[in-house]
Amino acid sequence: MSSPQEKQAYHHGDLKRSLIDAGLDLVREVGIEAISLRQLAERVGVSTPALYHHFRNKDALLAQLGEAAIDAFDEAIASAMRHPKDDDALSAFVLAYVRFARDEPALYELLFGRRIWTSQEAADFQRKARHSFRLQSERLLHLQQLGILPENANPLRLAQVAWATLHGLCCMYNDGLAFTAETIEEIAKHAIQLLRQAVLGTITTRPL
Amino acid sequence: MSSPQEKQAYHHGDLKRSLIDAGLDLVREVGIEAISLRQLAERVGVSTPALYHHFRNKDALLAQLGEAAIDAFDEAIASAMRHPKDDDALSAFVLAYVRFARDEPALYELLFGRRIWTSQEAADFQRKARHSFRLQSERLLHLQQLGILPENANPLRLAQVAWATLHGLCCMYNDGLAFTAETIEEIAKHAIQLLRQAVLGTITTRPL
DNA sequence: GCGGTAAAGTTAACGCCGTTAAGATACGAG
DNA sequence: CTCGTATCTTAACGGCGTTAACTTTACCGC
Repeated sequence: MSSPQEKQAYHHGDLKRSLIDAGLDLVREVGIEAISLRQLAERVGVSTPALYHHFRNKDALLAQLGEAAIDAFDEAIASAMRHPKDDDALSAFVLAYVRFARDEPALYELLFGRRIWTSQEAADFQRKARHSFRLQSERLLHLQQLGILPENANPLRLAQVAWATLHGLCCMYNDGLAFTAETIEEIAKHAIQLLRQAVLGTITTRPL
Repeated sequence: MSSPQEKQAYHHGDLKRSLIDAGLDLVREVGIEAISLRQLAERVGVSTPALYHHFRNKDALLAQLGEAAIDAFDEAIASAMRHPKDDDALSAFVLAYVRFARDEPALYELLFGRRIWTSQEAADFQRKARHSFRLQSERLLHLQQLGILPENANPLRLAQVAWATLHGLCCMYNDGLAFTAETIEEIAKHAIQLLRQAVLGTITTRPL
């Protein structure tokens, strides 16, 4: 009576998976601020309280969406660094980062916004995110072979400043505070150049 | 019968002023996400719809709070640069910026967050904010006497990158993404140093 | 002084929201 | 076949922003 393609009354097969998929779509459409469990339930074709059999509350659902967003982010970065256009790994990373933020503003805000980082339901997300960030930075440091860094250039501090610059750029653009879709890439490149000059400037004997 | 100190039934004297004052307090307490017109009305001792005689809607109220927040921000920066501790104007500015963001996270988020910069009710706020930012940056450029900048260092781009770095740092800290209250100042100083080295690194003939 | 008018306040209500309680239904192990 | 459990339902609560309709107050020209 209940073939998998039927209207599957009552039981939904894999509601949790459907909710996460539809939730990602919905977040992309209306943003993380405006998403509502009622809209999501209606879109999936289920009553609102049904969600509570799969997520403790709204924050727990957002945390799961966040984990999916990490995967999308990692894939965007990895894909860009797999075929770097100008064999410059750092530039490839920065451009991929900025483009992800610009092209997926809702996912970016979900990933890096206050809600998920102050949520008590997002412990798993936070672990996964920190793990991803660590891998990214280690790969960057390795690719850059920053062993040639001058002794007074703390590589941790360098990475923190660089990341803050990228994040600030993306936030300011996504939040409508400054910049345009075109200039943001240019500014990001400028920031890279500045950091490079800063690092080089501390080297006493300068390689040509 | 209605001395100004009486219970002044019905008419409130200067409700708009009271709402803005109480609104700033409330934003500081619960954050810009959680503030509600009903709480605010109750705190001031008035019915909720009364607010609509003074503000078109919630966004318009937030915009007015934002204008007050600009004043607080400007004053914090100006005060720090009036008596710079180590006669280093740039460091004084950066420290004042970071400390304002850290000590008044709600006002900072109101000032620089997406809500007010994508609001249609905040045209006046946005004008005022842009004016303030322009003054700040002009004063900084003047104090720094960046006329000695090398020709390839675009001062606009330099300011944009520096601001993005500051904003990224503050966002990441305030949103719980990274850093601690103590390290954020240290990282900010590190960022200044990096920018200085970058600028100096582009000068062919280096002053001792 | 006085009456009309507009501003400033009220209560009641609508349609959202997240969340919970209580009941109905379907599946799976014995 | 039956019973338990996981899943989904409807109904409801309190809170939100906002609007409508009404009442009270203040002010201003006569």
